[in-house]
Amino acid sequence: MSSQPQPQSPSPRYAQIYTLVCQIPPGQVATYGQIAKLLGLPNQARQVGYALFRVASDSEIPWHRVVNAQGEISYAPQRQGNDDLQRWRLETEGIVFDPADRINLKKYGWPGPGATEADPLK
DNA sequence: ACGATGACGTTAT
DNA sequence: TATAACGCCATCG
Repeated sequence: MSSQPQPQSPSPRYAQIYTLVCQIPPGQVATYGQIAKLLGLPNQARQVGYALFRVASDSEIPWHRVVNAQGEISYAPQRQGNDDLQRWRLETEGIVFDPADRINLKKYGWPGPGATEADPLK
């Protein structure tokens, strides 16, 4: 965080979002609303997704670890080719998808249910 | 400056 | 549990 990602975003506000997303540990996922809330934006979950949407193609940010409150992969009609990529990446991190293509936020949610690395099933 | 859009969320049916 | 409609607010044209 010492250095600003400074992709091409005019608003420093986005920098916070990028930084926060980078703080998500592997094997876990966060929701847009959660990130927004942590940034002090209670109902701006949309803008969070928008911020990631703009930076995803130009940054190394683990945007794939961000999903919606339903635990589903949110994808834009524009990036429909990337949705598969995101799912593939998450599976690689050890995240399991439900038959309905959903993630169990109860288990993979960030900062995690056990937070302290409970991982009892391991 | 104004109007329309949108990686979402929540509540209601 | 799934589907539908409304709300919030920054960014884009």
